[in-house]
Amino acid sequence: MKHPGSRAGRKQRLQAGDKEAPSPTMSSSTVRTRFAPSPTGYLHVGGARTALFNWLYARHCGGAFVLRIEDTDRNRNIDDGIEVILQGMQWLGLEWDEGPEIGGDHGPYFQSQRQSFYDKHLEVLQSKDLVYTEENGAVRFKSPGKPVLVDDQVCGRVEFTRDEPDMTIRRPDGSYIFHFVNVIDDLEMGITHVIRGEDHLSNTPKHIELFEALGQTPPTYAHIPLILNPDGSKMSKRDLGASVSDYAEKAYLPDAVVNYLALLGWSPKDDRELLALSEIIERFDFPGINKSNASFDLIKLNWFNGQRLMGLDENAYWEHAVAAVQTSGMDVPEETLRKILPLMQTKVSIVSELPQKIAFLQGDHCDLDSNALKKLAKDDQSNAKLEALLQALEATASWDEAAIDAAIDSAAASLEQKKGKLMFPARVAASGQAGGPDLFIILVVLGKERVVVRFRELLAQLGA
RNA sequence: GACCCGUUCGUCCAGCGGUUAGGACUCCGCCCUUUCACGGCGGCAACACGGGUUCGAAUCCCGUACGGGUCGCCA
Repeated sequence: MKHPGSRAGRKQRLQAGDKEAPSPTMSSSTVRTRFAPSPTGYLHVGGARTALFNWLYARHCGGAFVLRIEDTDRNRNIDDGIEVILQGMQWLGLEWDEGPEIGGDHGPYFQSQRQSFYDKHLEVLQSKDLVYTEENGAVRFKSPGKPVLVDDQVCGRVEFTRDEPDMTIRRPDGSYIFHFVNVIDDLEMGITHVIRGEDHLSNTPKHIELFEALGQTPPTYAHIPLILNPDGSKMSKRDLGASVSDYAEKAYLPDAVVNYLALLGWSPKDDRELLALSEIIERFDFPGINKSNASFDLIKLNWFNGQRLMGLDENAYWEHAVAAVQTSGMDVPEETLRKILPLMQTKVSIVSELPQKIAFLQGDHCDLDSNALKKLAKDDQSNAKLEALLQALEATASWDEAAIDAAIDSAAASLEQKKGKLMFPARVAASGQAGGPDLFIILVVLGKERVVVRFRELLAQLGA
């Protein structure tokens, strides 16, 4: 598969100073960060969070965020793998200033197309006698073997002794190894700040050795904590919520996901959590990043989503909600949705919960929730209430909110009960559920006939 | 195994030598409310352990334990 975009238009989004950016001596102070995923066919939340932090830092500094695809033909590359990554990034709103589809002055942005850069720098190392070739043709880098200090923006100063075997940088078939291409690309692309997962901290000495062997100053490093499963295990592909595309499919709001992800390992240091993107950008910086791994909590993400949902204006919410109902294939008239959906804005945290919650609007009958039934059973007056309600409702000539209200009032009066005490049984009878939209609207929307049928069915079920 | 990083309520995040250890999610209770929610108020719940240093440690140092990571001709 040919990679699209790398030859695409050179959209220059950056201001002065950028043109010289390849100079690794960093004469320019423009911050340049990058996210460098492999096209594995899905965007992991951990990767998304890494991308987010890079993006945030670039935006915070007014620098550039580069997207580079590490597709050095591996078995891990799959068809459409790149598309999924790009879509995930776009969905989250992490727009890149240079990279696939938009190009830039430091391309190509696919490692598979950068062989000449690697060859060039290998020659430099060869000329300095810093590499050697084994019998089979593999090339190794001669480690100086001296201790290397990593001055990490998150982990602090970490010293490594260097007694590992010399790393291989090129295979016998001429292809290059990760550590080498990663360093060369960062160098050639003028990356000033490498923000990546903590799993790379131990690799960093190798990278620093390479930069120094090439006579270059290494970038600034910041190794961020990892995201783990709730049980503390490493989050992998199949784990719940591991893939960004899941969130898009379940109709989460990107803002909510971004807000949640930003707070996983980073803190603005006050007690606020619901933050606008602009606020996050403004406050994001290395001192706010903590060092310990975090575990992913879907429940809390849902809360963030619920908060964002409530913050949506009428129209935005409606479009979002109705789309979720439509994709579910429900058969409910729009007129009904117009009445019901707005009432659900504060009652769901994700719009994809909607279809299940309003399923009772479909058909003549409804499923009875077992918890609702249990609550009903606790009240020995449930039957009497339902019967009184049924009688009053049946006797109603017109069918609107006022009439229904009056009917419930009269039923309450006949039993000498407060109206509120009758509303729960009525709700269960009509919708089968303990919670939901406003009772009066439910009854209006359902229509008298279905309501009567459902009341009778519940009464029968209760063995009245 | 060697090396590296980490360890505050179940979870996320504050705290950076003196606090009744704070906020958020979850859960529970109360209030508001004709119902359901929203909202408000309150509650349960934590400094891994052992030594130091100090008048005084969640905060600094050293161990131990536990968790994670890296040691590839994967990225």
